Amino acid sequence: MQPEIPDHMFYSFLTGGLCASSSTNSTTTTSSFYPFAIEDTVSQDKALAAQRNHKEAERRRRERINSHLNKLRKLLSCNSKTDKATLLAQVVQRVKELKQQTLEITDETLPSETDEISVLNSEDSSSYDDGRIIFKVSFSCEDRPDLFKDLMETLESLQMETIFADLTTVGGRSRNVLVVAADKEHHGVESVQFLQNALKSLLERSSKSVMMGHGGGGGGGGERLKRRRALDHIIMV
Amino acid sequence: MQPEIPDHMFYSFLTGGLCASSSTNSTTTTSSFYPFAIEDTVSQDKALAAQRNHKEAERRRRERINSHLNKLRKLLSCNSKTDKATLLAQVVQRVKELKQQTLEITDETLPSETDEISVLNSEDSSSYDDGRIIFKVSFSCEDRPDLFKDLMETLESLQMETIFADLTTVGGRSRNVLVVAADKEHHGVESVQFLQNALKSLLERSSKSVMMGHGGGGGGGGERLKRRRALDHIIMV
DNA sequence: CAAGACACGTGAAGC
DNA sequence: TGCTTCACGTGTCTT
Repeated sequence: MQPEIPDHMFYSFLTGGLCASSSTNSTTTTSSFYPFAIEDTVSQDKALAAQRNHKEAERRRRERINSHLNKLRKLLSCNSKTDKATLLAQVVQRVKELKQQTLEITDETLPSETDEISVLNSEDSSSYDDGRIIFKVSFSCEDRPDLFKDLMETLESLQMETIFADLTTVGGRSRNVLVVAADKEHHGVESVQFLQNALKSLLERSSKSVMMGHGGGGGGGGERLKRRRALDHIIMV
Repeated sequence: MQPEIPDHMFYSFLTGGLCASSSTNSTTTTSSFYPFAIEDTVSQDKALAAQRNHKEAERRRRERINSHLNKLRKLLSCNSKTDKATLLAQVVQRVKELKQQTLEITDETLPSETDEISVLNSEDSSSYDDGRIIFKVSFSCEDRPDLFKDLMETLESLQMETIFADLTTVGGRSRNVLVVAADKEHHGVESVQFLQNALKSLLERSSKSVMMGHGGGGGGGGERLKRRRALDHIIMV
C-alpha cells in the first residue's frame, strides 16, 4: 500500500548528511565537532526516527482531510476531478441553500420559537356555512400534557365547534391550527376578541406550568433545528 | 504584504546551484557544463522567475482553499481553532443532517414526486357531525391551471361539501388535502370508491394536458429539491 | 513552455 | 519533551 521510502532519500541526505538543518544546528552539535562521532550517530538516529514519525503523521493527516473531501464530493454528487477549492465553494453554497430551505419550510409549517396567536374571521372568503361564523385559529406555544384537553374545554365553554384541527408538536413546541364554527345566535364578529383572550390565558397557563428550563427563547436563532427529531403531526376532522 | 524572498534561498541554491534537480537535469544543462557560464545565468533567471510564479500561484491556491474553509467555519458557527480535518468531518455530518431534514419535512408537507391518491373515511376517529360522513382526501399530482376548478366541480357533482382545503403548489407539483362532508342520505361508506375514481380521472385528465416535458419522473431522487423556490401554500375554510 | 492542481517533506508553533 | 497542526516551497503530472 505505502510506497515506503519512494524518493525522500534526496531530502534525507540533505538533513542528515552534509548540510546542517536551519534549526537543529545548535542542538546536535554541542558536545563534538567531529561529523561522524559516536554521540552524533546516536542522536542522528533519534532525530531521523523523529522525522520519519513526523513525515508519516503528516501523511496520515493529509489522508484524513482528503477522505473527508471525497465524502463531500459524493454528497454533492460531483465529479471526483473537481478542484479542492471549487468543491469547497460548492459545499459552502450547498450548506447555505440547505439552511435557507429548512428555515423557509420550517417557518411555514412547524411551531415558531416564540409564542404567537392569530385568530381570523374567515367569513369573507367563502360563506357556504350560512348559519355559522367560521374562525381560523392558529397559535404556537410550549407543549404540555394537557394542552389539547384545555384547548377543547376552552372552545366548548365558548360554545364553539371544532371543524378541523391540525396539530403539530415537535421539539417541545406545539403549533395548532384550528377551524372552529360558532352559532350566529350566540356570537358575532366581535367574538374574535373572546377567542383571542381565551387563548392568551391558555398560553399563560402553559408558561406557568413550565416556567424555567427554557431561558430567553429569543437569542441566537441559528441552530434551532438541531434538536428537532421525528415530528409528531396530527390532523383531525 | 508578501514577505518576498523570505527563506527560499535555501531551496533556490539547491535547485539552481550545486545540486541538480531530479527532473530538470536534462533540460538546462545540455549545452554547457561550466556552472557559471552566460547561457546558464540567463536560463537560471528564467527558471527562477518561473519558480517564483509557481510559488505565488501555489500560495494563492492555498489562500483560496483556506478562505472557503473559514467560510464553512462561520456557517457551522464553530471555533476558528478547530482542525481542518474535524471541521470537514463536521461539514460532512451537517450536510447529511440537512439533506435528511429537508427530505423528512418535504415528504410530510410537500407534493410528492409521484402521483398519489388517498381517501380516508374518518368517521371512526370522532363523530361530532352526526348527519354527515366526513372524508379526508389527499393527493399529489402535476399542477395545471384548472386543477382546482375541476376538483371543485368534481366534488360538487358528487354532492360533497368542502369543509377544509389545504393546497400546496410548488415546483410544478400540487399537493391537496381536503376534508369533505357528504350527506348520509345520499352517501354511504362505499362512497370512498366514488371519490377515488373521480380523483383518478381528474389526475388522468391532468397528465393528458401536460403529457411531455417531464420525462420519467422516477429516476435519481437525490436532487429533487434543487428547483424548489417560493412555495405557494393556501389554506381555505 | 506555461498555467494549474496535487502530494510530499519540512520547519515552526501550540499543547 | 513529544505529539499535532499548519504554511510553505517544491517536484510532478495534467490541461
